Amino acid sequence: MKLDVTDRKILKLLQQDGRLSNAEIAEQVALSPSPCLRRLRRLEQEGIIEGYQTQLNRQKIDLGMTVFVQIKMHDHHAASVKNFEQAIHGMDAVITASTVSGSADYLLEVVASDLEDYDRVVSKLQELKMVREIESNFALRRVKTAAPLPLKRLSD
Amino acid sequence: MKLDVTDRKILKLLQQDGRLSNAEIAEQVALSPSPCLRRLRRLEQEGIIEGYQTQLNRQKIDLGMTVFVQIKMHDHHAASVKNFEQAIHGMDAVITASTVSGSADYLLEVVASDLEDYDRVVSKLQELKMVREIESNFALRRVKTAAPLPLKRLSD
DNA sequence: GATGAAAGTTTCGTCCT
DNA sequence: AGGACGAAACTTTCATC
Repeated sequence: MKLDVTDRKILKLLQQDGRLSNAEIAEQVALSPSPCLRRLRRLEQEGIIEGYQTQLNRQKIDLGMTVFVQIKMHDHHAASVKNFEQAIHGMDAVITASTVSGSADYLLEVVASDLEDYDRVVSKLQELKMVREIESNFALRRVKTAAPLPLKRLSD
Repeated sequence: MKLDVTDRKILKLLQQDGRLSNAEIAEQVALSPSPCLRRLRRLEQEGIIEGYQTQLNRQKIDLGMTVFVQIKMHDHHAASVKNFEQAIHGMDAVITASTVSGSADYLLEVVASDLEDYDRVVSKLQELKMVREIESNFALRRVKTAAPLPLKRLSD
């Protein structure tokens, strides 16, 4: 599915402010509200827009600690993978998780209030039998946070 | 600043859908629109809500490749740190960056269309004189993506 | 794609409890 | 604090060009 310059402008604006009204978007992309809304709905229906989210300040909701956790598994049998990923989905302190290339199998991003809180998360991970090794890398300072995805400027 | 149960309900709802209208939020937290809007504005003004964002499908905007990049620096002099972080801010393929504990100094999340595109990013990083070592870990599959932050259920 | 009209919502200030 | 009212703005659909 193709995105023209106007679509990309709309997406760029919405990444910066997900609550922009259609009227405001229309004005900024130099369209009248009707066609602008048609584009917006199309972007939503095609799944290009997956959803709208609210960014919270982690410090202020007492989740000031972010830890990147590398997990190595004992094996990669289907059952182990399934059980591990199920466990991950059930742990709400784990906010992102990916399988990765390299020496680790999974990279998780975990939030916690403090070390004690974090320790509880690690303990849960250690209890999982398919987990062989856990390495915790604490985020000391966030240099860049949730920057917008760069939309290519080319090709109409 | 204290968050009561209603505040947390509002934040939970808004994390799930950042475009909820005040009227909809009010209904779901069993408040009338007026006090609900007052709470929302307070959450925004106190900085607990940092902003509203739109989630895009990376595949569909041709950014299907995500790479976690660990960077080791030659030194940690103020000038090196400043220049490096400035460079990071200027690279829009780098969507998140943190300093981390452990053997690496920085952990970056980089998006790209494909390997060729990613290679351009790495080349730019390699050109930075304060960078000593770069390790790329490719995200093979995302198991959990941008899950909402877990708000404690306790303490009114 | 633009425009305009009309009905329904939403926001937000004000006033009341 | 929460709730109610009202004015202005916004959304959305529809018909039309």
